[in-house]
Amino acid sequence: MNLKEVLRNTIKEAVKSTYEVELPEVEFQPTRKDFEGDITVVVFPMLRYVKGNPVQIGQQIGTYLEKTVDAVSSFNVVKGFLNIVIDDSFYLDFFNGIKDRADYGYVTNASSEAILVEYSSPNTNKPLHLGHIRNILLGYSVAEILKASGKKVYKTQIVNDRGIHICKSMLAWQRFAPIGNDDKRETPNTTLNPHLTKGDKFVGYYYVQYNKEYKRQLKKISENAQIEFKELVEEAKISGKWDFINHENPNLLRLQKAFQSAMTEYLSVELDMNPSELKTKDNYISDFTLTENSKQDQEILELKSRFRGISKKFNFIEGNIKNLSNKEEKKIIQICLKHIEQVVEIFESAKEMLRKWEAGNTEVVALWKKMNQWVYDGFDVTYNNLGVDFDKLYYESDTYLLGKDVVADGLEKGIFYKKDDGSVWIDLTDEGLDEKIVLRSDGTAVYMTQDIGTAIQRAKDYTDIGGMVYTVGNEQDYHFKVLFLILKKLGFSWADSLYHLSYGMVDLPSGKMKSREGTVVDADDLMEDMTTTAANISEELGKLEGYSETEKLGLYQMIGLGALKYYILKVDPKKRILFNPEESVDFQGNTGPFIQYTYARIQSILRKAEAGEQEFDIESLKSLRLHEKEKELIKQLQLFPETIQLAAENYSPALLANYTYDLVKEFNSFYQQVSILGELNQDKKVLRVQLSKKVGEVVQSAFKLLGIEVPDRM
RNA sequence: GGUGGCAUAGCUCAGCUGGAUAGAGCACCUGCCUUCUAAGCAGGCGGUCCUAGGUUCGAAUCCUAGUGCCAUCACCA
Repeated sequence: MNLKEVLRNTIKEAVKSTYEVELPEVEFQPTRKDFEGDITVVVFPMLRYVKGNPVQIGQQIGTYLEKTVDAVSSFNVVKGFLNIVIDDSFYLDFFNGIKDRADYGYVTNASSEAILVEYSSPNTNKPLHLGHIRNILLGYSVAEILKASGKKVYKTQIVNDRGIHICKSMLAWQRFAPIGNDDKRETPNTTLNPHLTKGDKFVGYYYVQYNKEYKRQLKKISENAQIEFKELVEEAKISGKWDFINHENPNLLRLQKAFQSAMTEYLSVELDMNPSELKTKDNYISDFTLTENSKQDQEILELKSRFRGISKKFNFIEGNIKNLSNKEEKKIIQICLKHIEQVVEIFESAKEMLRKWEAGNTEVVALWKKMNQWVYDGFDVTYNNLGVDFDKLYYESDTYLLGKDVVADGLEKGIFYKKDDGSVWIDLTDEGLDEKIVLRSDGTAVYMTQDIGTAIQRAKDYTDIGGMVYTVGNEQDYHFKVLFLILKKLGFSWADSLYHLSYGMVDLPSGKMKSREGTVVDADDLMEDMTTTAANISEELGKLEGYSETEKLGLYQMIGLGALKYYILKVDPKKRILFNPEESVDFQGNTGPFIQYTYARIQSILRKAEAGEQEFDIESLKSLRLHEKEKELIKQLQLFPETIQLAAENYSPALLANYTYDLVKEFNSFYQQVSILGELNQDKKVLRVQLSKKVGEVVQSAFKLLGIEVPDRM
């Protein structure tokens, strides 16, 4: 039984004996620094059950505790706060009990039910960036924390290896990759571009090439269309016939069609009508037939003119969408872009390639395998540098067809329903959500179908699964709400323990990161920058004499990564992070390197301490007073196990990061105010050495859960 | 427009289930390396906890309304 429980029971006893009432709960808090004491009991909540003066009640309880509980040495009451002073011997006993436990804080007997933690889950058409880094660090850390809290954990990801995105890279490579002396197109191994030898960078480069070509074609269509339009006008002037609405110019037709469908989409969203409904309004196509008396017709007219006005701004030149301040303009231009994409040749070709892939075309599949493998080789390097791993990988190409049977099954059970066009939906309006599609009318799977299938597959693969954690950005909150509800309705036992580890976006000062617009912070580059910064600072301080160059490099990486990881993990997951690459991550104050530094300091002391300084005589120490800083340190150490549990319950590495910072801050204060090796009393000296050692161990344990290593020197 | 999230010092963030005078770091100012690593320590400056109501012994924390920012509401993934 820990001290809090003893106190709680005794306080209830005290109240019962003096006031004859049963207290349901006792509220504790750490005593504030400006009052004497270690633990404070708040008397106010008791007033609901005990009538009287809070100060008097506090006095009575305090007296009772002082008499009954050995660990309580004295107390004082300020207003409604009963401050209890705990005897030094209690802290000494406590420390003596944990000092040799290497796994202090961890719960080691794993529960029988396992939790599966999914994180990273990238697309395979481009390299990892800062956004992925947050995802990966969070997922990895939460997995480690859950493990330490006594859960069995499987780490996994689902690799998004199929779809139009990878086909775009494949197509661009086929078209644009230079051919070498061996008569073959360049590969990451043969490329002459030093930036592309890493496979994911290589494939990402061709994704960019695709987009360049796409924009080129778009621009050309636009220019041609303008010329052709002028020609039509000239012709009309001569012939006098202005009805070229019905011309047959293919370029113009394609564009018109695209804008027309863009407008339809815009109107249907704005008016909350579905497109077919909109089309049945016979007045939809031409303004002339609108009645103008109907309110809705007027609204349509207004929206149409707004759409036309804004879509004129669409100039096809390198998307500056993000610079548009007007929300509506941005929306309309985006819809236009989406529809116009459909009429560009290279997009058609990419879609064709995807069709071939789905049909199992051997050539396409071989290319797909080859390019994905390049990406995986590249990802492995990044994962390795980040120091994270996975127990099992799932590939979307294996799982995207899963789930259809489940949908069919659910349809039979009446959980889903079929619309006239054959698409399958679930009605979640009772839960306050909308209707959601789970199968397209052509019978193909949507994202949701696949996620249902994958979840079930995982539960089959790991029969001991009791829950799953999905590390995915908060932009998908709605998706997971729906997914979990569906799985619950399907009646799976583990469906109650699904958790969406939803985190805020990483924003740059310039706004959101967009890979298509090239405003991303590359993961590899970032790690390298951090290492360089660490190296510069280290060299300036020059404390590493005797280290070889490789040792130094390893240390710089450790510190640079420590800075980056801590910087990201110390923030509450659900909050967004503003990352300013210009100002780079700090190495002082509440940072990873500061904590690593303290660890190195401790190791330095331990190296200097003599071999015999392992055991102290606890009884003789009890006759001496603990230094205030020693006591504070022990108190902070005491919190470690519950902090791990709290971090696990909340899926929040930030709680652990902040705990570690507090511990280390307390230690540095102790270190600078109290002499450790210079202490004359042998027992005290050993106690301080042991205390330092334990702090070092806890720092190391805590940082391990954050995926951060600690150095012996720095 | 509907739904969800966020809003705390100039900046970046803590603040556990409501508790004492709201805390750190960075930046700025003042001290401290002849003794265990100064990536440190000690101190100073800095607050309308977005706004307005409410709940109660007590609200940064809970409730309601409003404001601002972000996300989401596709037979996209």
